[in-house]
Amino acid sequence: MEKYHTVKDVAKLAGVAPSTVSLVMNRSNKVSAKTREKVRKAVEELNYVPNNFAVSLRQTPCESVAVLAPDIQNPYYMDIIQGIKHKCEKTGVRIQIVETRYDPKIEEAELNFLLGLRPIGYIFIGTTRDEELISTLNTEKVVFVDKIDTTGKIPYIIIDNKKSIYDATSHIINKECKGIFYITQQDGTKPMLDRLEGFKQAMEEHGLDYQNKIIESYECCLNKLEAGYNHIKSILSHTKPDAVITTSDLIALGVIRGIVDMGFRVPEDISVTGFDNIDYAKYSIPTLTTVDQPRYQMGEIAFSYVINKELKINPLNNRIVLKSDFIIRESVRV
Amino acid sequence: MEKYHTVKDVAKLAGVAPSTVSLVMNRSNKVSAKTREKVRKAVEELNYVPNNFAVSLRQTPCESVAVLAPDIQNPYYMDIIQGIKHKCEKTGVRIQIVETRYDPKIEEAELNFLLGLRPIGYIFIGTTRDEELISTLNTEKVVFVDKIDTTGKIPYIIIDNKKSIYDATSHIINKECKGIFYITQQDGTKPMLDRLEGFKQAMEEHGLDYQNKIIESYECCLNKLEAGYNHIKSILSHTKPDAVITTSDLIALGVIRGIVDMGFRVPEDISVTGFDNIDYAKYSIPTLTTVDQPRYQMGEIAFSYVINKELKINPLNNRIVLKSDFIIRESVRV
DNA sequence: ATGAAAGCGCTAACAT
DNA sequence: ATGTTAGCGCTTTCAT
Repeated sequence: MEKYHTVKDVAKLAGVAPSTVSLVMNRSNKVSAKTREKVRKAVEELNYVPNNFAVSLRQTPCESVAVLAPDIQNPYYMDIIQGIKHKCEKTGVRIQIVETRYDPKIEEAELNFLLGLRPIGYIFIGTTRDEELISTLNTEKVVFVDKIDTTGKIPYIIIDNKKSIYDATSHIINKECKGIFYITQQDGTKPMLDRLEGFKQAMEEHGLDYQNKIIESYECCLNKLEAGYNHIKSILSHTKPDAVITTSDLIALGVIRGIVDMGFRVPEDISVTGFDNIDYAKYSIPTLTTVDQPRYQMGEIAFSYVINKELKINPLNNRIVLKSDFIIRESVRV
Repeated sequence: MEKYHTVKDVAKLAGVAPSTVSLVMNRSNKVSAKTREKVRKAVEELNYVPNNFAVSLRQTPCESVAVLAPDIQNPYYMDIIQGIKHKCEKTGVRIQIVETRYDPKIEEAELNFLLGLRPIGYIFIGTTRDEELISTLNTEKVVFVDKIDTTGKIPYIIIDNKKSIYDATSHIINKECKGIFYITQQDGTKPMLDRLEGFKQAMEEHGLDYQNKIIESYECCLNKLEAGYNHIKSILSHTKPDAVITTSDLIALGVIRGIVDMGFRVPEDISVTGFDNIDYAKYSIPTLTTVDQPRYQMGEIAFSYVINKELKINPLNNRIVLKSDFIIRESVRV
């Protein structure tokens, strides 16, 4: 493996001082056209690219934003990240994305890696469970997305999860569906608890029973399609629900396939709702009734708060609640 | 913004030398239990995390693999990346992922960023057009995935794209479909040209006409669902194909929705095939007939070649062609 | 077992 | 306009 070239190599080849090379690389207008050309030639000849670690070490804090998400294969999280990314590109800030796969061990390791990068801000999306880890951070530079802060120090961007599911459930109930199952990922986060509460409340208010109708599943964290598929098949082997409410579009898509495979129709026999409103939700067959989370916007706002020190959230009310629409499409009976 | 702590801070607080702190952080067995404890306490108290840039600067080459992909929102690319990631985790190598969005400008900038990271290897997935850029790399450390090297220097991992589409098309033709449309992303890569050739050859061999039946679309690069949807609607506004062959599962899913929205059925009226076999392909309605690319495996193999210097590909035949199965599901007429 | 000192590659401050 | 020098934070000899 050959050695990489350094400023010194370039400087020597061009017959100038290392600092001149640096000037050419960074603010070439400070250098005479002639020297600039010499240096350019040397850079070209050696294929010189500055060592990023040396550069970043010298000019801390480096302009980067750290993003931690549970599962970047899930389009929901990826859409939020694209929102952040878009803002990053506009402002010339780099983005460093890491994935925890809902594993606290990985989460800790990855957070440590991010800390070592000295980013100007941290955006935690979703699941991060370990509050202690976060307590080690300078909280001025942290924002949560789809995650609640219990310490009152960290701003978070969220939708009203309880109300979203409450509304969805109420809608379903009003469509004469009484036997309603609920399938959710068991990731231990507050938003998921809130959603569950919303479901229970709607059911209770209509005097409906939800005993044995709630499935909280670990499998629904990372293998949503498959888990949704398997859960509904297992349900259908002993009973036929009128509707299934899920907490993810991907779970819903797996559920729909399972229903069809068991010989039923969606929504004629069974209504299904998703959550998130991923891009595909309006293309699926049937199109998916779901709760829209403004994913892209969540990412953009998160970025603004992490970058912009002026944007302070009231410490007594340190959250931004975004509007989440219940979008009625074909997968629910009319 | 508070300053980050350094080794010196920790050393001072613990009453030891910086080098001792370093020892504790890296090979704590070299240090007496007592000092180790003192240092641990100081680290804890200051929430000290080493500056990654300083560490990496000191101990080059840092163990990381650079991955460049056109679109990490596309599950096809993300699956390949997960294959790489899996191997990275096993070997303790970091992965640095960047996205080009099919934009040569971004590609160049991101490649430069990656170069500055001094990774032990580079994996280029998909679209990278600029051969010149790559010529600046030490080719021993580069592998292509789903991309062909014309210089003969760089190993690449690929499926037989021409044959894959040839087989798919032939299958469709044999099912009595004669009016066959072809919708593909126009990303200017060799694999896409190969696929198109495969399509043409199959059509020609059966004496079928493909004039005005081939849609090469830029929109199909980044907005596959929407582009597929729009293209088929536009086709259906003037003619009704027997079948549509696409070069991406996402395009196919958009096409299917478009067909249904125009009042036709898949596959009864129109057969549709995808490409890649993304996870969702076996859950969609109808399930998707498609060409399976062993995405995860492609990522794993790429990693092995980039890391393992012993794994040399014959310079006269520097490619690994993986098996790609044509998977027949519901979206094609039987 | 621990400390002192050098240096990774770069840039910024200062000098010319 | 360009060169000299110092030092970012860390690890690694080399002493002790």
